[in-house]
Parts: sequence; structure tokens; C-alpha cells
Amino acid sequence: METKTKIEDLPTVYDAQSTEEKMYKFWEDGNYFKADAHSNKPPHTIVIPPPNVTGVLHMGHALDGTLQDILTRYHRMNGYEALWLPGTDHAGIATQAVVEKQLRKEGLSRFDLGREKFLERTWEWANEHKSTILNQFKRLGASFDRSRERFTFDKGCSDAVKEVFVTLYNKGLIYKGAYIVNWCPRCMSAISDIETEYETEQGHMWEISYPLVGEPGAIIVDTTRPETMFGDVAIAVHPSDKKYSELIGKNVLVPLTNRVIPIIADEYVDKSFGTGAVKITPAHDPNDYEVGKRHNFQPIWVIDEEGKLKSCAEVPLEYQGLDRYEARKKIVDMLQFKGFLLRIKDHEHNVGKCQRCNTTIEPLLSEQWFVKMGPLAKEAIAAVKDGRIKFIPDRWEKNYLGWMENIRDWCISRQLWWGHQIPAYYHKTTGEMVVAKENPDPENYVQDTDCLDTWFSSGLWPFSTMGFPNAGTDDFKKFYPTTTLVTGFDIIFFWVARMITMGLEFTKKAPFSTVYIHGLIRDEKGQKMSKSKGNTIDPVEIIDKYGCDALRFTMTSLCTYGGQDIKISDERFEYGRNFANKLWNASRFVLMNLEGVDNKPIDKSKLTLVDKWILNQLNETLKTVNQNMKEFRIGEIAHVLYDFFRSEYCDWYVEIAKIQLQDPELKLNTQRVLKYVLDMSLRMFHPIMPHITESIWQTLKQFGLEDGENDALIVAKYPQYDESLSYKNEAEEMSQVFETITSLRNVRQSFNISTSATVDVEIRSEGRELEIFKAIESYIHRLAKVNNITYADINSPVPPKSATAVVSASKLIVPLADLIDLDAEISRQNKKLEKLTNEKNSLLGRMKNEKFVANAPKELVEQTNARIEEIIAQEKVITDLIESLK
RNA sequence: GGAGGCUUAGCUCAGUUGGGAGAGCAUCUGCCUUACAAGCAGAGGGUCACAGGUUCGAGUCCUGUAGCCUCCACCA
Repeated sequence: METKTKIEDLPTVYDAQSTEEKMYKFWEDGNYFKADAHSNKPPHTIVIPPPNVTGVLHMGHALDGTLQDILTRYHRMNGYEALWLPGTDHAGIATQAVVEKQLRKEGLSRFDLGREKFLERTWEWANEHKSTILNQFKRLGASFDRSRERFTFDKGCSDAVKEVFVTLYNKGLIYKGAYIVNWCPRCMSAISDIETEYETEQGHMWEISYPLVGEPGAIIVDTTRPETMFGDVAIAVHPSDKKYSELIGKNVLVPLTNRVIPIIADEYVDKSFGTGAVKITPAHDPNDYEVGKRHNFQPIWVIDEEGKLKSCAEVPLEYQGLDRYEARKKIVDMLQFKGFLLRIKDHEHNVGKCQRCNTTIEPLLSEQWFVKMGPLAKEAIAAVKDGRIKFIPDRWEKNYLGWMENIRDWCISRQLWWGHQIPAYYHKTTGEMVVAKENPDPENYVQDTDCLDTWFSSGLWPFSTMGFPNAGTDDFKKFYPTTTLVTGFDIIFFWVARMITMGLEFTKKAPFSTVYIHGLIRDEKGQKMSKSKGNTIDPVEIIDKYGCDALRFTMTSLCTYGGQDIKISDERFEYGRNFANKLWNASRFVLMNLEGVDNKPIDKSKLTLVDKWILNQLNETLKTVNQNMKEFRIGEIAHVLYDFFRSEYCDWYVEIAKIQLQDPELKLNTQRVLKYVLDMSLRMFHPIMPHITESIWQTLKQFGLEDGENDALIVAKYPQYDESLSYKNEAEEMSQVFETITSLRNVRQSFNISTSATVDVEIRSEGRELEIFKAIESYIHRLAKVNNITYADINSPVPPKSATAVVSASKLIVPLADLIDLDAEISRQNKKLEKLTNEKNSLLGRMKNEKFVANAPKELVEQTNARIEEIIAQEKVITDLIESLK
């Protein structure tokens, strides 16, 4: 920033919009976000959880992005080569769905276009939209390196996918086979187990009678899905179920059709559930499939990929082509009509739903590709157990391990077009399959039509973005493995777990050392935000209304160490906006008062009590902030900084500095302290509130900074604890100042002394307390609006018609002439006395306890004793005072 | 069925190795005290869900109970 800012032109209300735009451009123009793979600084790497290319910024991104930016900016200021790598995810199902919806409006389906044209169109759409969300991240102040932006479907990531697929296949860790999968009839694709969500539904249980063949009688089964009955291959009972032991081996007829199926025995059946007899439909139920396999039954497909009853021999003609629910109704009616239906019971059960479109899943026997997870999980479990990867908060570790230890194979094929097409090729005539990165012979081989699960490519993200499979790239060598992964707990299984397994398998290194898990953003009622519920809050709107730094500060301060979910509403951002304005105005005040200051360090020999106090508090704040940053207690940082800046710097130091600035002896050094503490504060706040702090700092540096930094705050040194600026004793003595001012203000308020009126004070004190009173007279004059201060012997009597502020063992007497209401003053003092006595009694109780004295830390016992004596002394002062008033 | 989280001031929530409870908002009172009314000053308000236990001492650790929430597994 070349031009000097005129302090008097700074607006009295912080203008977030223009400041943020200007500052972000300043950083971009200055190339500050670009990480250098050749620097000798230690690396700090974060890869963004790539948002869907279809997406728009939501509050979850805003929180996640803010936290990543805070970590990146903090480490950048701490001398790290900080890379935050941005990018987007091609989001197979989601993106395809959007484009298909567009097509539907035109009366077309993807099949009308054909695969190639459809992909062209989807690419077009993706290219058009992929900058949208990352540009929105810019509004968040994201200091990510756009020169390294990646897309999970770009050339490099696609090469990585092929490499990984082929390698895993050759190792026998990827296989193709027919298994029951979760099939979404709307998406027309298989989905993985974790993409299936279960919802409790009120349904029915139908009791159906299957007549025995060649003899009277029947076996009765319970089912929730009568429409699958044409696919039945057997009725199963428990081998030890006496009820049915006679029937095992006999045959029954499937009602409504003439097919004969046997009654078999299998341990899978629960004797106590329902009638204790189960129909077995291997093609449409995962458990039945296992039973069927054990007994060598051929599965019978009766429901197709669209959820309709198939046109096949086993399905009677009148049901063929019917939707599964229509068919159910019709079948039930017919069963009833023919007398096979014995009973309908209400039944609550869990129904699998497609996570994306909420369509009821159809378990379907289908040929799909799978990753064999067992062998891969071993190392992924070890890496977390031995601490190579640490979860914060650590309870997620248990969650992760529990899942990993019971891992099941991962269905990775999707019947989609938008995604990484599976690199398997089939010979056109022989059908022979070749798995390879490229088609071995396009004349004679055709590629598998399926695509990979989106998360397959996301799982490679930390290294596919760094040049993998080429481990020799500069970025890979410098920035991999990454440092911290920041995300919400909702994608631990989907994403984090897969990155860990793939990273360990292919790079032999944990892809990150820390997984920082934050809570989810919810609406003010605690519900998940969703477009369909209409309870979303648009972060861009919040930024327009309150400012980006306000959003960041508010969100950050709502983060807890435990990673609790965060409830927000529009109004909550007033907190951040108000604080940003406070920061702005306090800075404006300091800037207005820096005329004539030099760039020399603070003169330590000239520090006043309050100077030393604020330097000490700054130092303590720094210690806490840096420690908390190490522990990812980011919410705590926001609180500590808020308290320091607002309650200590603004409320006390700046107010007292106003007095010192009028003293020619103190003016220069006070300016230096004001400037120094503001400078350090801006640095401390910068990772959380980058724009406002940079903007102020650019103006502040015109006055010269102690360490000579003159570039930009974004790359200024983050301050560290400095032992030479520690003033513990002075900090303690300041409590006398606070108590004095506060209790005098209390007197004023209690006796309705108008703000414009001044009062006099007679101080009765001795020793060190007296010394301090003398040193802080000017503070008392100004901050408590006191005119004359006089002193008298500590034991001299309290004059009538006065109010008294008791500070430690000293009395500050405020003569009030006829203003005083004696009873009011007595009751005021009694109240204080009562409080003290209560405290004393509780402390005395402790001291009477021999075990406390014996076992508690010595320091604590001493402290307790000291406090008791302090209270006794003060009690005496107050009791005497009350006596004299009567 | 298994696991985890939550329960603290009227509201929303903090509370980092156990030493007597804090913030923001709201409330009451007084202030445009020339950095800031998006502000300042003063005040009120809590047997920290309940019941036990460990300890000299528990919001904090252990056990149990209740209510709310979430995840995992899913029996027809």
C-alpha cells in the first residue's frame, strides 16, 4: 500500500465491504497466498475438503474454510511455508443429477444424448460452475493458493485414479463379483453401504400361508415385502424349532403361482420372531442371499433396476412391469381374495434410503466392483493406534477405529456416466477382461461402462493433488504428507478413512498427522440446515450484511474444543460485527494519538504501573493463544483475544493512556506502548479477522514499527511470549486500581450522583496501598470523576454524611453533604459485609478441616489463610464504619 | 441391539490436568464522559438434570436414573 492513509478520514463505523474487497485484492496482487516448493521454511500443508463442483457456499463450508484459513495464516506468520491447496470435487451422482434435470426440462434423457454427448454437456456445465464456489471462498478471505487449484476429475487426478485402481486390482484388492448391493431405483445405480441411510417407517407385516404340497396344511410366514414372493426359493425354519421339525424337507407352493419350493433348516432363523418361518428370496435380500448360497439355490430376480416387477417366467403376467408398491398392493389383494393372507399386523421397521434422493433402496443381487478393505484397514488402524494420525477431539478416534475394525468391502462401481470410468476392458467377442490404465486394443476391446464412486478419487486427494503417481514432483517432496485435515465428523467414514487407507497404501505415509474435527452448523433450533427445510443461512448474505471478519470471528468464538455442533441464527453475527467495529474504533483512537511518535522501542525505564500491567497482560494472552493454537482450541483463542482487547486494552489501558498522553513526561512512551500493543493485537487477531487487521496495520506501520516490519500483516511475525515484558507484581497491584475506580463508580451510582458532578475523596490508607493511591491519583481524578483527593490517618474517624468505598484495608471516603441517605449507605455496607462473611466462613470451614490442611497443596493453604486475614481486616474496617454511621 | 454427545444465569452456550462458576444476548439503573450508542459505566440473576460414590475438596472423576440428540448395525 503506497499511499498514506489520512487518519481523520477513517470512518467512525467500520466499512467491512470496501475494506474486505481492497485487502483481498492487496493480498492477491502481492502473491501472498502462493506457496513456494523451493523455500527452506518448514512446510505446513492443508488440502481443502473439495466442495462439490455443483455446490454453492454454505455455512458448513464457511466454518470449515475459516478454520483452515486460520491455521494457514497462523503458520504463515510463524515462518512456515504455508500451503492451502484449493479444489473441487466432480461429485458423480450430484452433478449428473443436475444435468439430467436440465435435460428433462428439454424433454430429453441422457440416453437420448448418448454417453459422449452427455459427458460433453456435463463438462461444459462443470467448467461453468467450478469457479463459483471457490470464488465464494474468496469472500471468506481464504488465503489459498489458486495457482495449485485442482479438480478430482482433471487429468492428474484421473491418472492417479487409474494408477490406484490397476495396482489394487493386480494385488487382488479390487475384485468384481455378484453380490447384494444397495440399489437406488431412481439414481439407477448401486450405492455403498454408507450412502444408505435407514429411516424408521410404519409399515405392515403380512402373514401369508404357503400350502404344503401333496398333503393338507400349510406353513405360515411373516413378510414385510410380499411383492418379492415370486423370487422365493425356499421357506426356512430354525433346525431346533420343534414346531416345524416335521415339516423340514417337505415342499410348499408359492401362492399365486404354481412353483414348488422346499422347507429348509437354517440357523439364521430366529425362532422367537414372528411365526419362526421365513421366506428366502436370495436376489432381493442380503440375509436371504447368504442363506440361499449355503443351500445352493439359484437366485430368482423378480424386481428390476427401476424397481418394477420383471417380465420373467416366475412372475405371473398380471404383475409384470408393475412398480414394486403397486405390485405389493395388487398381490396383497389377491392373496386375501384367495385366502392366503391370514393377518395384517402393523409393523415398525427400518427402511434403507438413498442418501442423495431419499428413494427407498432395493437390495439387489448385482455384479459390481469392490475394494477388499480388510487388508487395507490393518495399516489404517495401526496408524491411528500408534499415533501417526491423531484425531482432535480424540473421541472420534474410537468412532473411526470401530468402523475400521468392522469394515466391509466397499462397492465402488456406479452405473453413472459422470465420473472416472472403470479401467477394465472386455474383448468384444471372447469377453476376456483386461484391467489396465489404457485400452490395450480399441479395435477389439470395449471399456467397462461403470464409473467409480466419487469418494474413490477424493480418497486420493492429499497426494493426487501433489503430483502422484510421480513422487518426484517438487510439491510432493515439499508438501506431502500434509499437516492437518480439517473437516466435519459427517465425512469421517466417507472421506477421512479412505484417504488414510489409500495414503498409507500408496505413499507409505499417513496423508496427514492431525485430523481436526469440528461440529456441524445447525439452525437456531438445532436442526440440520437444508434447502428443503428452508432453514439455511447463506454465508454470502451474512458477509454482505455483517462483514466477513464478523462472520469469521463469530463462528470461531462458537467453536468448542469438544467440537459440539453450532447453532446459529442471523442475529448472532452482530457479536462479530460489533466487535469488529470496536477493534476499528480503538485502533482509530490510537492512530489519532500517534502524532510525533518514533519507531524506537518502548523505554522500559519509563513504564508506569498501567503500562507494565498491559504489557504483562499482552504477554499472558500470547502465551495462552499460542498454547491453544497448538491444541486446536480455536474458540478459546477467540475468547481470550476478545477479553484482552476489549476488557483490558480498551476498557482500562486506553482510558488511562488518555491521561498519560496529556503528561509531556509520559506522552512519547505511552504512544509507544499504545502502538506496540495495538500492533501485537492486530497480529494476534489476524488469522481470525484478516481484513480489518491488515487494513489497520497498513496505516499503523506508517508510524514505524519496533521490529521494522513494513511489508504486510499477512506475512508479519506472529508474536511470542517475551519474558522481558513480564510484570507479574505490577499486574497484581493493578487490582487496587480496578477496585478503587469500580467501587467509587459504585458509590456514585448508588447515590445518584450525576455524571457531570464531581466528588471529593478522602483516603485513609497506609503502607504500600497508600503509595499506590498516590501514584494513581490522576486515574482516580479522571476515571471516577473525582475533584480533590486528600489523605488522612487510617484510623481517623469517618465524617458523617459520607459514603465510603472500602478497598482492601483502606477507606475512600466520599463526603456527600445532604445527598447522603444514611440508611442506604448502611445497607450498602452491610451487603458487602455479608458477602465477605460468607466467603470467610466457607474458607474457615476448610481450614478447620485437618485433612485439608494436611493434604491440600501448601500454596493453597497459605493462600486461603492470607485471604481469611484479608477478609478479617476488611470486615473490621466495614464494621467500624457501620458503627460510626449509626 | 451397540457406541457417543448433551443437560450450567430468562435465552444461546463456555468452563484445558478436581481448589468454590463465566461470556454474549436479554433484564434493571445511569450516561451522547470528543475512539466507538455496533458504545460506556454500575447492578441483579445459577443447591452446574437427578441419585449415589471416590476425595480434605466434584460443574470437573466413577456408577446408576431420567430427558433430548447423533452415529453404527439391522431380524423376516
